[in-house]
Amino acid sequence: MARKKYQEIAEHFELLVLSGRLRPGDRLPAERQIMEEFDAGRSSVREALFSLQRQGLLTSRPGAVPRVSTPTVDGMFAELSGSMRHYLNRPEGLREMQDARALLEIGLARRAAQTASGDDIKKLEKALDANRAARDLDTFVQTDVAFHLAIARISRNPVFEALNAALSDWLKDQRVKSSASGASFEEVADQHVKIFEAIKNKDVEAAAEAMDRHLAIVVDRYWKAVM
Amino acid sequence: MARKKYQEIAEHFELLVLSGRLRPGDRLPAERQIMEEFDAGRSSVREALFSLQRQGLLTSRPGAVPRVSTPTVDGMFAELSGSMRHYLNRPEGLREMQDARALLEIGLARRAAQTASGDDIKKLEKALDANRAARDLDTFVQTDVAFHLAIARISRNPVFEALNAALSDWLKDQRVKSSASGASFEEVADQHVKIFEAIKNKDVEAAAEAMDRHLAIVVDRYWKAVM
DNA sequence: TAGGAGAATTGGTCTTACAAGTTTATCAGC
DNA sequence: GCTGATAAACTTGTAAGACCAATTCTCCTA
Repeated sequence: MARKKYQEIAEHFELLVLSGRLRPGDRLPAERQIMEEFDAGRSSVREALFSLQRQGLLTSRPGAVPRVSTPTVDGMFAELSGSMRHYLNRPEGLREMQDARALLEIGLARRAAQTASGDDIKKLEKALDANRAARDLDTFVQTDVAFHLAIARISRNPVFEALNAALSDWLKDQRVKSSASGASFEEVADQHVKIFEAIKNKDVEAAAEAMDRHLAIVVDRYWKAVM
Repeated sequence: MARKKYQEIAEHFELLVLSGRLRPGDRLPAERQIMEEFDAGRSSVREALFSLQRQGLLTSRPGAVPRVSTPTVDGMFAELSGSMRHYLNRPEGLREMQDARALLEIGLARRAAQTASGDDIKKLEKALDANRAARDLDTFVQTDVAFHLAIARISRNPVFEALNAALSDWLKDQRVKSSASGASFEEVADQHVKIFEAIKNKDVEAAAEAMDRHLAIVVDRYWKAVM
């Protein structure tokens, strides 16, 4: 049996979706019906549906027939969180991901400085103020994440938003540890001010520079904290 | 039954791995042994192993006992390729991903210009020459991918390598269509030369600029080709 | 030491069973 | 006739167990 049965079933419905004959929101046949249609056991049908679910092509809740849905970037990154937790468990993995985050955030800062509208600046300033007003660790970390997310949003690209959110989540531990370790909130918030000012002044190089320095300090502080 | 049986089994082995009592390469017990150990049926054991496999924690081949393995970035991005195909099926999705690729590649070009060693330059030049020597579409696309990958490798970060490779794969169609549509290989190869020269001269801004222009042209040509 | 036969093991599939949730149909009351 | 609650029917989630084929592992033999 070259082609597994569950693959055959999965491909069948995948094609129906790709070709548009099944549209988001449509209801799929019940498992028993699919069983008959393909002369398959329930395990095969369920494995096929499971595979489609992992691809974000359908959502299923207990008791109800599955419905077709469109994959989102958020959903895709959510798929990774399981593997990512183990990947970041190794020091090299964590270092590599911190490095990747830096490239992303510096690039986003650069873009923000290039393209930010007046409204964007206003929103960013609000996020900045919230961060500066933070007095406890929880609030500080949360507003810190929000500030960086606001910068990502300026790109108007959902991929960057989702990536930024996902990386914030994966590296949350780093944020907490490096914030908790000694440094005053003001110091970090001051770096945020520098980033904000550069974006506001549309000074692309200064924005990239400020973000670079900011992340380098945060990462450095994290490694000092855990050692 | 609050905690599902397969979750219990999965968590048990996940903890063994996280705590280091099971190390990469170690052999897991046979499925039947696990069944006895947890007083579970085979479906539960298989579902648990399946879940661990998705997290990249173990690899299993037919006939052999599963072995512990560490998740790799390549593996993680491979997980996404299914969802990604559907995501890119929508024009906005494709545009967003092209944009994301641009930010990555421009950032990598910048880094390459900052940090490239003599050896890196030599390897990059080799990739460039191979690309310039390409005479047919297949070879051209393949050497084009290799050139961009060589730039990514200069970062010395497996995450960027894997990301670059994954994006090349996901956007392969774009490369083929935009290469096939009218433009001479020389024109594109000339843009590669500009990028290479900038990296070689450690001119960071020129490298970013050249990569930006290069990608903009390629993307532009793709959209003209498909419309 | 090399090769091959047989045992061990997993992968894939099917069947059956029950629990838990959702949808649909029915019916009483207004 | 319409509305709302209740029950029946349906559907998925979880689980156990059985079978065969394909692959790997082990050990014995030459």
